[in-house]
Amino acid sequence: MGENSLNNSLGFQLMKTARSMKRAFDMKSSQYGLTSSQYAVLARLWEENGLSLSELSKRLYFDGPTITGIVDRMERDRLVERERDGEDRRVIKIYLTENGKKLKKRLCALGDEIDKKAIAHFSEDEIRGFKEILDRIWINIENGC
Amino acid sequence: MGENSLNNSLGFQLMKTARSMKRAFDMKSSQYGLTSSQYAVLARLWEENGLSLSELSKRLYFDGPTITGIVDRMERDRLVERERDGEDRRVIKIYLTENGKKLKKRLCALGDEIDKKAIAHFSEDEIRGFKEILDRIWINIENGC
DNA sequence: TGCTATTATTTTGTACACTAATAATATAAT
DNA sequence: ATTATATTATTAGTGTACAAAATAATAGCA
Repeated sequence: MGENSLNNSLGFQLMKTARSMKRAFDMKSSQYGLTSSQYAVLARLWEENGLSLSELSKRLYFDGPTITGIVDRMERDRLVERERDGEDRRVIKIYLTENGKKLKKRLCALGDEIDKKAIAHFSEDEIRGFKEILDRIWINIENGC
Repeated sequence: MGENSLNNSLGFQLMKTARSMKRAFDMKSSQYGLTSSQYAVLARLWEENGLSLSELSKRLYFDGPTITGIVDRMERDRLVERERDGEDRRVIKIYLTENGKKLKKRLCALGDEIDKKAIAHFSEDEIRGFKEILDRIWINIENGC
């Protein structure tokens, strides 16, 4: 619309900032040999070990092929293991290895560190309000107007 | 930190919502044969035709190799053309083709449509405040605390 | 002039992310 | 029970993104 359309575009601004945080996390997490997406999978499994691929997909909002690829690389790096379900042979459940379990403390600390840096000098109200709007935008896009 | 670490993680929430908007844009823009990233390049060139690759990179916050790849595909699809600069032969400037110019109206309208859907039922104050915080987060991450 | 440093772009290699198509299994309808 | 439908996971193909290294052109200096 205006002169500066791209810098006024919400989608562009959002992606720019999200990528910036992702990059910051990835730079630090590479010392542990994993990425922000792999961290997301680990974080879910720390809360509930043995989720299936489709459950991970639903809860992380990654699509099927993306999860397959991420878990492929995590299995290669001995962070998780695939195991076929006995009740429903279509389902593959993902379990943490000892290696994957051990990383919990350090990676949670890293996630907190990046988040804290992002919201430095913000009031509690600002943060709460921001997260709430973020969620409402997501709902608006996913569920139509 | 808490029980639900991932859903409280700002970085994760931000990426989830940004991806959602990007996906919404890409689904619609595919009918014109281009992606949200290619749209970003076009949008910049509509404002200032003949920017160099490094200028595009700086203004779009994409790194060098990313811009090279995007422009490669756009050149293949006859949306832009590369032309080496006469003054400094290291520099490559990017110019819109007639085809690339023609798409302006429809793609700007599409960008506006997605943005409007995202902020449906929001007050002006909410939107202004949200964009301001988004910008401050970016500054916090890029410039350190 | 010749050497060195800098800048611009590309190449290489890895990791997402999405669409479309496929294979295997499970469930429902007839 | 058999056919039709739905679900789960994978594969193939395209397009970002990023880091690190390579290449090319220019600029600055001894």
